[in-house]
Amino acid sequence: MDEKYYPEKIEEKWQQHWERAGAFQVESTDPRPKFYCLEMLPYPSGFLHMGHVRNYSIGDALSWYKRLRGFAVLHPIGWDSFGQPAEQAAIKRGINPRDWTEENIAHMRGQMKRLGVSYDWRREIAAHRPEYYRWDQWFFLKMLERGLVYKRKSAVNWCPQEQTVLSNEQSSGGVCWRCGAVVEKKELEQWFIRITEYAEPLLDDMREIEAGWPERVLTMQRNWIGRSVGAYIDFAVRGSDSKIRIFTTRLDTIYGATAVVVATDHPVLAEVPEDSALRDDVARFAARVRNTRASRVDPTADEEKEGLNTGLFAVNPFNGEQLPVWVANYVLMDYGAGAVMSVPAHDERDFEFAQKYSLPVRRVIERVSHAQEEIEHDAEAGLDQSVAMPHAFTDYGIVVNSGDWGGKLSADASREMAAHAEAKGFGGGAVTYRLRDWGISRQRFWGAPIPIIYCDVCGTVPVPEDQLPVKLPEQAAFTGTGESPLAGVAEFVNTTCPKCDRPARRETDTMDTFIDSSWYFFRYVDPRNDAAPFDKETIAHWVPVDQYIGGIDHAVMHLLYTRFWTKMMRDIGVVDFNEPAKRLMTQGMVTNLVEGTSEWKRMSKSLGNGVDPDDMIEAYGSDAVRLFVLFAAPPENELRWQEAGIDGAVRFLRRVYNFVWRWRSALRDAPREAPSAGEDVSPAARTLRGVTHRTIARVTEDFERFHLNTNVAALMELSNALGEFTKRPDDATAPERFAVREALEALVVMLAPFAPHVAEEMWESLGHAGGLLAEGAAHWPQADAGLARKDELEIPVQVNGKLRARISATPDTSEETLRAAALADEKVRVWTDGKQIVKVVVVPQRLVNIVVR
RNA sequence: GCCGGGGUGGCGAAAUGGCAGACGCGACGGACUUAAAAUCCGUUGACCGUAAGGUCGUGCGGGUUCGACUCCCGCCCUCGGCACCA
Repeated sequence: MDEKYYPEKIEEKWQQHWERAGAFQVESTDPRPKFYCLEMLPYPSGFLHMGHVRNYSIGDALSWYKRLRGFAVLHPIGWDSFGQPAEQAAIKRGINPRDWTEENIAHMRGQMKRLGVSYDWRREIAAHRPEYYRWDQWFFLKMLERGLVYKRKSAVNWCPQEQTVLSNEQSSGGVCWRCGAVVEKKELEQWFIRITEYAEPLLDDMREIEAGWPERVLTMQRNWIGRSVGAYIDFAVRGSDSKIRIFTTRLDTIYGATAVVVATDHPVLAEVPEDSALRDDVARFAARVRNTRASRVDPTADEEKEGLNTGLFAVNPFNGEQLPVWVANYVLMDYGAGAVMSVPAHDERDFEFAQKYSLPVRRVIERVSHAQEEIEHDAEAGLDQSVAMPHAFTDYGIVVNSGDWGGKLSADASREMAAHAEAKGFGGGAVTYRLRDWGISRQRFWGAPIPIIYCDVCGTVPVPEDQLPVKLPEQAAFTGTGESPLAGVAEFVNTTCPKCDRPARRETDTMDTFIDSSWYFFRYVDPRNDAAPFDKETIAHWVPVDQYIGGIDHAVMHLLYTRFWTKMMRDIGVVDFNEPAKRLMTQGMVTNLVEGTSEWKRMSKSLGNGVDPDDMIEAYGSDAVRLFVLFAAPPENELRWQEAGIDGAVRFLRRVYNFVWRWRSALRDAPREAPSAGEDVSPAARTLRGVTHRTIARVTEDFERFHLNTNVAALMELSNALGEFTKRPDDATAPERFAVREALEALVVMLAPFAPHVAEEMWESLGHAGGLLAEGAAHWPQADAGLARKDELEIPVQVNGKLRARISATPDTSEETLRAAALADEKVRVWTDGKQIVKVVVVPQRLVNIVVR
């Protein structure tokens, strides 16, 4: 230990020590209880940013804490190394994506090591290496066997900027998740994963993780899945054999239907007679709607409702009424059945549409409190059921003007009408989802090739398992056009059919990179397995992940996919559980002021408000940067970057360090045993021991609650208490030296999760060899409740809820004594004399409240 | 529009229904120094008061309670998600 705190020296020393000692390596044979701590794996962009630093600091703090408490902690890292930017580099600068990626990984690995994150580096994996993506391909084949993958031509989300397909999750809000370009629609042959088969389990199994996942993530997933309970009803088309199927969640309003409205690409439009002028009108209308959609500026805004009467009629099977069939822009082909019954009286959209085109409005639901009267009134008057309404009445209520169903409550009517429809064969209860199947084909080079061969004789043939991996070629022409660069690599494309041995072609699309990240943390557990993606027994030991930490931005992408993937793996028999992670913590963004504005935005190169972690580590040391990042805000909150705050962290570390330096020799011969009951212990030492044990209790409890910022605060308080212990080391008595040693050792160990390097250095100076983690030692201190208890308490005394005095008492002072002391207090009597005492509330060890009148 | 999170000093924040503002940043004053930096000590929610002390104060309005930042009801603002989803 040097006299002064030199972070760069200490940090290098201990990083080397950890590496040599294999301090963070664990095996599944470890007899200690296991803990799997996982941070989201980074994309190797080339540079760590502050968001990464925050993510890894949180995970590292937890990992250290668990290790010090005697857990075998699995804490791995890897690289989400397939994807767009590598290919962009290839297109723009002619660099090979593989070289670009490997260089970036090498640089970022160096940054992580300088940060001193406690990873088991032997388990490092990268998605772009054949040993990894081989198993992506293997899972693809397993899903194909079970009918969970299929190919179809469909309108896909197309990013015009990146010239590739996006999944629904990746084009949420109508813009590309990566570059923000407005997404277009394009017809393509695509491979899909049937994630919709898992809509129910994805919802149901939320029960298992409710306690450990943030409410808002589950809510976002619930919204995304968009479960909706209702009914299908088939309307016969007049003068034709075809039917229009509609989906509704308000079957109770079906007698109020005054039209059937279909989407612009609905098949029934083919029924419009070819010789009629309407046929052209419909086609023109549909084309116009498509064009408007493609060119609109704000893709999320609602368009004005527009429609056209097709001249067709559909028959309401409940009352035989013939309703005009309209086509309109507000009905979407890819939700429900692509057609709705229009009930203007009870649906806002239908109401707006009916107003515009003067369609009749027929009220069939009344508010429960008025319903009886209304029904009788209508019956007496024999009223026309078309009524003027200022707006749609969308509440549930009592069904009226609806034949035999009149007088029933909405819920009952809906249920009974669905049963009726089913009995009669024209419909029935149904559940629909907003969730769509997961389109995984990408017209890109830098991804896992889809293991499929097309043979003119045998058709679509899966690559046999023993021929995996289908490896990416070394080179390709990167043009940035819409077709996969693989299509231009003859030696990749041309192959032979595994079934008939005749010449055949390989699929040239690659997989969505979200497949790689759906199961990477299973691979960490068994990273070199070349017979299977992982060993089932080893997985059972480590997974589910105990704590997962990452950004909120993946709430409906990665986190939904990985939950699906786990269930899929369960169904193909490679794991035995339903959910990948017991607890999830979503960290807040790291923001910085955008120069010349007063706006706090996420750090980014394009805004010029980025802060380079390397610069910070160089200036202050990794320990101080990490400590500050954890102290400045609770982990879930936004963290506004204010560099001045790091000074506070440095000051704190230096104070502790200096204290250890001053005391280290005096502590060498301090007693190992706590002073016995009879020994004469000074008040200062007693006070210090009290603070020490209260701090241990607090920090331990706050770790369990993930309150890392208050933890740091508690350690600062302990350090302040040490500072108030003013006796010089040479003058301190044996019991005092014991108290100081106890406090310092506790402080140093509890500091390790936040500032591991300097903690190791101080631990060594306090006379311990081999490091904090030597031979799996569990050095986390134990709080002694007796010592933590204060000898003397200040009890606040309130009069009518207002603080008027404090009295001192021991923790075991009885209620009666407290009450008497409070009532006798001079300052209290100023407020109680001459008043009637109504009540005295005494909360032992807490407060006294006297109620007077 | 629907769903979810959040509004506490100059700033980041703390507080199992029990002393609001711990801890830190910044600011101000002082010590040390030729000086500055660093370090150390002190002050720092607002208002009134020389002081002792008092009054107000956790987005707004109500309620429950001996007691509410915390629980309940109704609003306002703000951030995020979804959005013509039938």
